[in-house]
Amino acid sequence: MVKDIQEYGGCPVSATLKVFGGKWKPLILYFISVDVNRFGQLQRMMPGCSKRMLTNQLRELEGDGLIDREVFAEVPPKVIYTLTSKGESLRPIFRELSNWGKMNLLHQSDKN
Amino acid sequence: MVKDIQEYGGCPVSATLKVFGGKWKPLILYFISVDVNRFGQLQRMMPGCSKRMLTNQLRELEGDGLIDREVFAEVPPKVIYTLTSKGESLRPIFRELSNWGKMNLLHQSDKN
DNA sequence: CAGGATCCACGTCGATACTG
DNA sequence: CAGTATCGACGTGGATCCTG
Repeated sequence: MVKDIQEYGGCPVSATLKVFGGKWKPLILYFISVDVNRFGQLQRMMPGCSKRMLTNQLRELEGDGLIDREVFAEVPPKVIYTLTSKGESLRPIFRELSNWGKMNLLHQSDKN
Repeated sequence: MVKDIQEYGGCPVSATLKVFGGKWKPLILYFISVDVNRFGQLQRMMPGCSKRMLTNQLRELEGDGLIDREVFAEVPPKVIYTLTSKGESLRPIFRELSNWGKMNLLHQSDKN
């Protein structure tokens, strides 16, 4: 979790990437944004992500204020994850990253 | 280095982040973009990055087509790194990431 | 259901020494 | 100057078992 932007040599790009980068956070944010918002659901969508990993990543996203965690006092337990407005504000960035990836990584079976 | 976008569950966002994310790549790309383009210079700008790391990251960036590596047959050896057009095309993304970071990470000394 | 706790295998990375 | 090679410490993360 990001506490101080100075941690990254004062580079706001690195700091931002730290907040939602990594192997799972983009996917988690995407799924939550389309209302796949329960722990078990998320786990099923990302079989390669262990429970431990998923928990950690969710905690970090929560700590960085990108998602909310709402606990319902029921049996069995129920937890709902939703994007905060800060999380929502990443959407344009995601869109650009996605476009760039499709343009530059998908359509290049000729290279290499 | 990224060879297949499918490696990331088909998520173009993750794939793109893989290409220029991490602790050093954004900084390296930034410095190269402002003509800090020699190995030794880069090293001096990022004292926390070991030679081994710097070499690896430069090779990956080169392999992913974001930078060019030009070798001059001189003594002492001289190598110049420059952004490719593909590397240049990341600029708008960088700008947005930077803005987001400044807005959401820098101006929040109140939060924890 | 949604995790927490523990253990340990694995990969990553820094430090050091060496080279064209 | 711009790297490469090797070694070993360290952290990350999977597997497994346990809990409210």
